[in-house]
Amino acid sequence: MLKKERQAFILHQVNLHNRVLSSTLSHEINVSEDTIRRDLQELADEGKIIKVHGGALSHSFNQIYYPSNNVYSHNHKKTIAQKAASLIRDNMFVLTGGGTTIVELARALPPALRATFISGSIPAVLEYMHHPNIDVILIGDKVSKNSKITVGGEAIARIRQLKADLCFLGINAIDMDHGITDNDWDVVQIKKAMLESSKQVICLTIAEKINSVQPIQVCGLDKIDILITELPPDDPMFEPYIRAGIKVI
Amino acid sequence: MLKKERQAFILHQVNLHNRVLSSTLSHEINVSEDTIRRDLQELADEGKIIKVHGGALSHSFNQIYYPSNNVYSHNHKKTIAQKAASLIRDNMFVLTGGGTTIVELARALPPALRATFISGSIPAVLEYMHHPNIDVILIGDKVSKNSKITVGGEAIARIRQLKADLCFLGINAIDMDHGITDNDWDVVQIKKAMLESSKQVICLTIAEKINSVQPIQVCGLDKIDILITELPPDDPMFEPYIRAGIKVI
DNA sequence: GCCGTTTTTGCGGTTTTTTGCTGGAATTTC
DNA sequence: GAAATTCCAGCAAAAAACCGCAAAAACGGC
Repeated sequence: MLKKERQAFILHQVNLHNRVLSSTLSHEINVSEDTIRRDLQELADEGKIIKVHGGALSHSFNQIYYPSNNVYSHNHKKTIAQKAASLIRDNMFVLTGGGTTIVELARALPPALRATFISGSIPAVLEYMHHPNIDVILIGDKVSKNSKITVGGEAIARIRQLKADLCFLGINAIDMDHGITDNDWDVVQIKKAMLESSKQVICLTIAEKINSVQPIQVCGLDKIDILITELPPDDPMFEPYIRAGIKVI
Repeated sequence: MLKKERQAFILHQVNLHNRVLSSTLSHEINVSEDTIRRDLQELADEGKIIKVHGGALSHSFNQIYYPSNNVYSHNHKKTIAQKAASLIRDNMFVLTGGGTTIVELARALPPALRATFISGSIPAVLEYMHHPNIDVILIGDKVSKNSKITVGGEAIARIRQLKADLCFLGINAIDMDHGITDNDWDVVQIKKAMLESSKQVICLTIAEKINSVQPIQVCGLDKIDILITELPPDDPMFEPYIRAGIKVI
């Protein structure tokens, strides 16, 4: 087994189970624990996982328990949410993914709005539920503890049956060459299904993530209709995206 | 269990219950009290909790006085949850409904337990998600804002496809003549489906609701295998139920 | 193919971390 | 004030991490 291959396997295991033990991995892959340790160290250096004594934890594991509420980017996300909310009209069917930006969007919805929101994200649904006039449809399947959304074939099959008016996706990375990319296989599958099942695709992200790349592709730029960040749309950063046919707000 | 993981669990417990006892934690996680004490000390050094003699307090608890809203029945539910949790074995498939008692059950699960929980209740799933070794399957459909569970034909169809080992239902009313009864049509449909899809049906309720009736019937007493309340099982109140073949714990 | 270089991997020995335990000090509780 | 807890310091065993080092594998140029 190649080193890269092995590390990819380890990363997948970490993302899947939120935690791995060096001893277990060494046994599973049939290499010495030292090698596993070195792999974990490298992955940790790249920021992919968090190494701890005895094994490693997924990054999101820490997010669950040690929520570091970065006030700075939180305000960014609020302005993004405001812009996004203004696109929604009464009686629309809206498909949304997960992530903190989407939760912020849920909080920013005007109370008078009447619409149907469809999502597999538990934190997002929790917010939609508090809204007086919104119908909420929850997409069921296995819950990914990492991303707190439901993932799997069942969920994808349900999404495929829909044709929503809008689809809001919080994205982790976007650049001119690779389009939207992400780092969790299962989540990518869900996002793919979502953007195929909607008339309009709206991507939300803080500007920091523009022009960055992650290992797995979600879709090319051609699938995106609107891109929303906290910056004004005339920022020179967006020029290539606008030329590629994306509307920036 | 990894050290970080254990500390995360402790922190979660502290934030959840506002206070923890070293002795309880040591028993729950199955490590020595010294280890717990060292963990608490480290978490306190990081400013995450406040360490006190015998255990630790959450930061918020220290500021606020006693916000003990209805501690009385809350404690009842905790003892019910303890009894219920003791029935679950490793690798079981467990179907659960919604309600505060079920949420309490979710919080009472021992951290070492490995099992698969299936539910349509959003608050319950939120709790299951925090558990390190539990797989969570979410039943999707339209979200009922009242009961915070998913209801509808889609959900029922999914539940029908299952055959779980245990089914835990928090119930609103039970009496000898009408069996289990409830007051929300949609929720009743879900509960009916759930108890049909499980090998064993366990009903959880505070004793107060025993011998009360609600407008819509969920099922007769014959469908119930086990009944759990906060009272000891030899309370005379249970005699007719035991005679009807229900095991009371 | 061949040979030198670099990378990767496993191993032995040492160091560090973690954890439980013991005995005595400190603290709470009645 | 006495009994029961809880805390603490230090120790010991086990596990994990670290540090070279050398064998093995992969690579690259010829």
